[in-house]
Amino acid sequence: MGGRFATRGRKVGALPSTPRRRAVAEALAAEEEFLSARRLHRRLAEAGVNVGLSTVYRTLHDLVRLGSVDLVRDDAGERLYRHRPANDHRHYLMCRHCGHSRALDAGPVERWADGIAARTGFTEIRHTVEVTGICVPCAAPDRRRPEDR
Amino acid sequence: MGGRFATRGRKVGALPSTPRRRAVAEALAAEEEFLSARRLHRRLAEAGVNVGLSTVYRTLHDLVRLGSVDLVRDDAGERLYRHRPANDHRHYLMCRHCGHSRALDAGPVERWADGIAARTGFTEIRHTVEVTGICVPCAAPDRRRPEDR
DNA sequence: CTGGACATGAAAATCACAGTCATCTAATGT
DNA sequence: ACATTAGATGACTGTGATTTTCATGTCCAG
Repeated sequence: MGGRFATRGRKVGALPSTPRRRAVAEALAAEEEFLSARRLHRRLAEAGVNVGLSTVYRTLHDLVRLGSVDLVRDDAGERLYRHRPANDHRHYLMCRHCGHSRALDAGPVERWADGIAARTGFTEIRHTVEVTGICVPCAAPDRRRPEDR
Repeated sequence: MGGRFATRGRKVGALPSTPRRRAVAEALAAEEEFLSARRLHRRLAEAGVNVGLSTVYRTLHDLVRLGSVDLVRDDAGERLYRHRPANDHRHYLMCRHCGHSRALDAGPVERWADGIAARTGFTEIRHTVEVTGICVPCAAPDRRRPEDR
């Protein structure tokens, strides 16, 4: 399956536009929260899209490299992916219980990070900031959101 | 091997002082850089200390929980450990090439993170900040430090 | 139609790390 | 001293996510 898609409008910095890759990218874009590759794969299967796990991983990997998807790790080190909205937020506050996330204004952090190169001589500075907590609904003893893992 | 060490001066927040655990802790403390559990295990073996990988993992796990060791993840998600010096710095700038690291003054980040709970309603806020780059020696085309992985 | 260039997915391989459990050790009671 | 015993140890096995392999399918150009 699949074919010589590379010649079909592949631009530098773009994903080879095959039906499955598009399906993966769209399924992720349709989600609000961070998803594991496995979970995304399940969603696709449930939606009737038959895609191999390998392809999901490959596509996510590419999407991250292209910068259109954000990658964080949960406590266990598992990778969670989320489509990056247009307004290029890069830092989120994520609930450790239900996975719900919201963007953070990371202005102070960005400014701090930007100054590091100048202060240390290091080059090609990259930074990741991960903030987690327990969201309000999950903190309530009742009405816990399902984890549907 | 090992014995009833628990009664031998175990205080709350201290590691059971067995020879092997001490060996692990000391081997890590002797290192400047972040090390993977595997690598630390190899160092110990090379030094003639025969410790099982399980014990290395267990000890590192405990040390992290006790707060005397810092834990970060490399690009591949592998856990890297480093003895935390007395002056309780929690954020480092690590070289992606050689692993060399230096502490950062993360004051601005800490203050920013501290305010998040109040601003969002989330509880039990935790944050990790990882900053990487290429250090000055590694940026020079010659004289690259060995990676010895 | 044919060949080349990928894409694909099932299965197998990796890999770090977490459990298991029989065994061993040293502190303690006698 | 010696038996007792809580707890440490490590070879081995389990686990679960991610990656690689490889045989096969598909599309496009010539």
